[in-house]
Amino acid sequence: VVKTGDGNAGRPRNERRTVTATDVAQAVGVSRSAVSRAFTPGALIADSTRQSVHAAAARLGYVPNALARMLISQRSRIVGVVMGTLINPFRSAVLDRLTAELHVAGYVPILFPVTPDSSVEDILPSIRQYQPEAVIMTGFTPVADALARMADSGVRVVVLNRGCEATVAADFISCDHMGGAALVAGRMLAAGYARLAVVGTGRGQVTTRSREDGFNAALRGAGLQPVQTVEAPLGYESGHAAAVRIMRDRRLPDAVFCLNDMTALGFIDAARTAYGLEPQRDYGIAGFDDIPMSAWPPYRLSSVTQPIAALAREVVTAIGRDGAGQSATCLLLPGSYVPRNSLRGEDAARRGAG
Amino acid sequence: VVKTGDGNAGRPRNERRTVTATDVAQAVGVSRSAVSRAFTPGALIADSTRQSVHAAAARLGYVPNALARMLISQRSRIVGVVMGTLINPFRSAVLDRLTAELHVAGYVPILFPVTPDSSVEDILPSIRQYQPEAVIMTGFTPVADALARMADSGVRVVVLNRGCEATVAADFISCDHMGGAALVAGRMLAAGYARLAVVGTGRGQVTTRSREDGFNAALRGAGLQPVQTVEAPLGYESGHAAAVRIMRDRRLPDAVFCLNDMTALGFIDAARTAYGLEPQRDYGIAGFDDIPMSAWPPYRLSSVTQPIAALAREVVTAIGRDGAGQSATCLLLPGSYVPRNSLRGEDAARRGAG
DNA sequence: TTGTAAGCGTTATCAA
DNA sequence: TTGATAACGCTTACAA
Repeated sequence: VVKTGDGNAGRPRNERRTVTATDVAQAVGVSRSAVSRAFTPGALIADSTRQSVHAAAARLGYVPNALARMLISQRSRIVGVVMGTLINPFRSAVLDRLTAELHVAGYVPILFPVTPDSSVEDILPSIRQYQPEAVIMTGFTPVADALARMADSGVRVVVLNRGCEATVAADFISCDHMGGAALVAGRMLAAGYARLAVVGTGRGQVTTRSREDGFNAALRGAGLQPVQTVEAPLGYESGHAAAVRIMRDRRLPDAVFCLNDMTALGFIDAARTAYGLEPQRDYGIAGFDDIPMSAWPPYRLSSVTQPIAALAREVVTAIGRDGAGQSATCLLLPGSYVPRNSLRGEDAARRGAG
Repeated sequence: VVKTGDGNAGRPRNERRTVTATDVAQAVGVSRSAVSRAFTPGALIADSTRQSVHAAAARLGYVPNALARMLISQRSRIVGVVMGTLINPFRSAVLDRLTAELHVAGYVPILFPVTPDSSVEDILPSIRQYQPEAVIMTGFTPVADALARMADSGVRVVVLNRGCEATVAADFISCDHMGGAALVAGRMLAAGYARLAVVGTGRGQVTTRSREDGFNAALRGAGLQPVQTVEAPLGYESGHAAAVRIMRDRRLPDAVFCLNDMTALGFIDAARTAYGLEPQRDYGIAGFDDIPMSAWPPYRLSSVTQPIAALAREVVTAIGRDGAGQSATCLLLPGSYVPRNSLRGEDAARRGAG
């Protein structure tokens, strides 16, 4: 029996009627199921049928309605990407890889921005409405409680670069921030620096804390501890301000570990502009993230590269893996230290262009 | 009659059954319609009913299924965002504003990355499957033909910062690149530069071409033309290479207009590193986009700010406006010249931090 | 290999 | 103000 509706209910009158599978079926003279099968990879259908259906579809401008498909098949292929602001180039790089990776895996990312004033609590329920197969959280600090509720509702939750909460049934995938920071500490110590400072400390993000912890732990291993610690949110402006604050102090450090590159860049600029201090020559400095700008000549900042591509790949793998979301999973991918010219003794060849 | 299905068809057995409106209705002792109304703002429903429905929904963990809602109501609130890579900080800034703005307007952005190897042609049909109310194209050069087909299928198309194709029924919203570039030319001329070069020319993007055209036109108005033109894709590396190429030439320019900031930054670094040339002191330079890095002390690059927030706002306004998508619409928002310290005579006060 | 028919979870319509 | 009922456009047993 052919549906009676005109397929145009509630639609602005100037829009053309939606072309449905039924239309194509009629045009070709087959059943609606045949049309469906023609668009289902690997379905049992005669080649000739598929071809004529495709031809008619192209002619009529038919495209399967993904919404209806999701509804009936109970598979949305939708992945909610909940993320903080993109001001930090590292964040954009992650989003870039992530969307690319999701796409090749056949997922559709839908974006939910987390701004300072829109709490995650508020957006999670609205995300659930879209029946995502998974939700990726990154670039902001998720509230454990919200995570748990999300996971409880049967949605797979993957947390990228936000530590590991063993109590929540989610996949936590992260760069090994502690290890990376330990690498930095090791290099600083090896280079003979002894009066070390840390910039960017604070209650902030888990990642940040891990870096600080890793750095301090490595120092402790050598019987040391930071001579100075500047509490501040991460970012260029913060680094700038931190430099000023540090220089005012009497107990000057001989090397500083900025908890991310943007902060380090701000630090370098302030130290140079206001005090004529050059990295490497006058003090050691290192960052974390290895953003493109760190390689630029005015900075040549040594840093820790996060394996962005691998992280992104692991995230979509985690989404695809079944049986997941049942218990907490943690995956730590190592970062690698990139020596440039911001620590004593380093002498990275200048590449032609940044 | 209550539906007979268990609401769990085809679902992995370990996932809990989906909670539907019917469940809530039963729990409260009202009809499914009542539940629907309880979640429809402005619907005709008794306050007491709404409250008990909400209470039951919260208890059972019910969230309306947006997919089903879209299907029946013929309004998806989905906006396809088709965009190129985010390597350029300007792009991320745009995406940031755009998603935020879409969100407050009640739209849901779904992201379609355009990579060099995935042509737009291929992704547009797959976008249509999701029944978007509109598609925003930005950060890549859309094929006019693909645009037209999209618009033809009844989807509103908004093109951000990609010129204006009067033949396509789409909304073109863009910064006034010609005007902005003319501003740059004017400043350079006023500063007494006469031997001007342009870097970043090429068949590339419409935006880029507009900038070049605007610059050249302004020069022509003064009876001049560029003494040199470097054809190159935009980007840091390109700017770097361009500097080297320009310096090799005998007819050296006294000022160069890089078609975007990233390119200018690369140029500055190369000129300084390889030739000891300082912007402003030894040559004039300006860019376009005003990315955050341009304000950093090593660069202090004069540039043209694009009104990102306004552009984003106009885009979602265009989406919401009805009757649109019927004919081509063009909107040009002016950019503004930001003098810093890269042209002779400029003396921007150094802000404390970047 | 194809067609029939039963849903998926919601909202729109109409009558009560 | 509420409830029954018919779509929305599709996939998928099951039967042919």
